[in-house]
Amino acid sequence: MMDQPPREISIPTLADVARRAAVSTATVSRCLNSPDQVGKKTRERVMQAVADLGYAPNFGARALAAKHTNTFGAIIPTMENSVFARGIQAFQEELGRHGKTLLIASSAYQEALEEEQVRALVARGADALLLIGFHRDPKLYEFLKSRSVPCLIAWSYDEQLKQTAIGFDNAGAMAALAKLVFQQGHRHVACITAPIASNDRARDRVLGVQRAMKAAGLNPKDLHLTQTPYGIENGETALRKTLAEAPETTAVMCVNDVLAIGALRAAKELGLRVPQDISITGFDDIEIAMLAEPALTTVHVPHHEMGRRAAGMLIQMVKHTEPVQSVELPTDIRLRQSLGPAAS
Amino acid sequence: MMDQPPREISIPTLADVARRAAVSTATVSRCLNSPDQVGKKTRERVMQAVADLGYAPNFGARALAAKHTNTFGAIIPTMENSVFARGIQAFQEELGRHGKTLLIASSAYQEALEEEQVRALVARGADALLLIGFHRDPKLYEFLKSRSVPCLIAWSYDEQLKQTAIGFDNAGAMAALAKLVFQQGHRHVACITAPIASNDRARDRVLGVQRAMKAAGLNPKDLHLTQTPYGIENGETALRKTLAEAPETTAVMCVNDVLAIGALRAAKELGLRVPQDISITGFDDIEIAMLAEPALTTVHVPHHEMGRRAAGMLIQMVKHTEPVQSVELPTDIRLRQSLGPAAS
DNA sequence: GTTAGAAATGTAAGCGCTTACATTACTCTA
DNA sequence: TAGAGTAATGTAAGCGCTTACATTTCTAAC
Repeated sequence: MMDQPPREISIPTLADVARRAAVSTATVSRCLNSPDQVGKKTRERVMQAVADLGYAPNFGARALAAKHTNTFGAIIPTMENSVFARGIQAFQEELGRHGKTLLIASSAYQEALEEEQVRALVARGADALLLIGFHRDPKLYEFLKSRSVPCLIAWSYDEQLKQTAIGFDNAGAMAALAKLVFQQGHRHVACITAPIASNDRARDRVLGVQRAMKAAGLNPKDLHLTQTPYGIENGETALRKTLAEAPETTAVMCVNDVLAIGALRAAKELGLRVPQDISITGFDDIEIAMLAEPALTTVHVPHHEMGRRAAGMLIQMVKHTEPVQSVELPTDIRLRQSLGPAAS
Repeated sequence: MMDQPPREISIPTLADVARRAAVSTATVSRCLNSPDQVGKKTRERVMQAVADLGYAPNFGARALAAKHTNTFGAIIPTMENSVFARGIQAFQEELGRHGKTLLIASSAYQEALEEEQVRALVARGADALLLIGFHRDPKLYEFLKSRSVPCLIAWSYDEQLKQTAIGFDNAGAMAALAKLVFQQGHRHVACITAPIASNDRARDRVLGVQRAMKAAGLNPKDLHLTQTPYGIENGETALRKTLAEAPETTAVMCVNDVLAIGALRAAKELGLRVPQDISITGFDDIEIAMLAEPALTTVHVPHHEMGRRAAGMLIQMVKHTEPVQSVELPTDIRLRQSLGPAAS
């Protein structure tokens, strides 16, 4: 904090520009922020001075004086999940189109870290926040409210909750997929999931499977569950564990494609044919899903559109005019080779 | 800019905390920034006030007064390329370990946008920048120098250039791979590449192939080149185009795995067996490379390590003590099924 | 040529924080 | 217990910008 060397060359400030253009700092500021309030000749002179000096406004000072930053923040669990990378990319593109800048942070799926980052982004002057999933300490929501920083939840949708959200029906989509699995005659289904304690998307998807079990006349409690962190290798390990604990399993439903790809690989290594010996499904429909051999049956989610529309909603929300409605995006099932009839 | 509604509840400031703890603002500031300079009892009282009020420092004001932000910036071409996502994730983790925050922007491979983002990040007070590849307007480097913002180039390495960098020998690695291709008897090689005009990594990789051609007694000018933007689908199209224009091709070397996966897919669609009818290689060794069928021969690059070490280097660089040396990371070739002997 | 009204510009008061410097309160030593 | 030295705290001057308000300059209708 204290070993900062002095800047060699002093950075031009608004005052420098004003001096060079022989106007007041107020006029320079207006030139930059609302050019039509300034006379044409003056404006040209000022702009020339800006160019000559290579002036760039100091963001901190600007934020301090103006009380808002045109900056939005987003906190995602991890960059390495292409699902978020894709959604955020679209989010950013759309924001850029409206002259907003995006600050991204990733929480590595750790609640405490996310909390810290929310505060950091707010301190940095984020005008609004994009968060993933509902699950978090209510105090955080209060904090945001007290700072009047609007916040949009993405990747989850639940009409019960009052937070504005854009997402899809995780439970419903998974239930629909599970229904197809049961229709293929599977009776011993296992689930490989991300840790459900702090991940409502994963939890809802598991719930979806259980709901479908009930509908199919099975006992939801019989669902074999393996929790594991995100990652292909973890998916591999999880499948091995699942089959060791529940060898009668004929179908494994994974809560995301990455885990499913890992499971697929483990199945191959164990000499099991997919789908003849075991069926495997995913969720998200990332690119690998179609490329895998056999191609993965999964739930397609419109990540890109979600990101794009999230930007629009959040921009509305900072305007504080009429309240913004949550939106539920449709998902659809992509039936591919990794799901087949149960071995008899 | 002007339609900001007033904050409903006023946000606590340093002065509020000071008042509540019955100390001066200086003491509160010290409590937050260098706690050991403050007496124990006072510190506890101040911290209590901070907690009571839910105080969070205003970043803009802090940056304005302190002249540095503990914030680093990174500009990557795209989030959707998992190579960058992985590297940046590691970069961020390491920065976090040192109490630094990361601001990420993506330029969508557009030079003008990148330039804008450099300025935006600097205006935001970034203490240092991570940039990908050397290629950019020299004025930008001057700008950074004039602001004394250190900048590290990643994913490229070239001892000729004076910018500090961490990367690998793109040309050398690709040449090594090409050598193996020629050893398999291939004489008609094509290259599918990202646009080389503004992407020095792609350019160097193509150069590497040509260097190997020379060494193998072939004319580098005979290399068939197809340029295409990033993306699996573009890889598909590019392979079709390549084979239409140069049907004698027996091996296609792609400058990254994503294009190679696309090429692989197109080959399948065209009824070509890989590698019996055509060999295909990639670069990066992303996860799909090993998962593809046939598995992709490619150059393995230590993206994660690069990100991690980049963080360390940049932290050194902002300290302005001794100059930081560029580092070249080793790459190695992963021979897998997509490369085979040339069809006779 | 006036003069009212609009348009352009200037003045100056903060925004919330850090930190050099000044002041006060302690802790020892002899 | 005085005096020196150190630790703890306070004072106040900015950091670079925006913007309400005051002032000046222009436009045009009479």
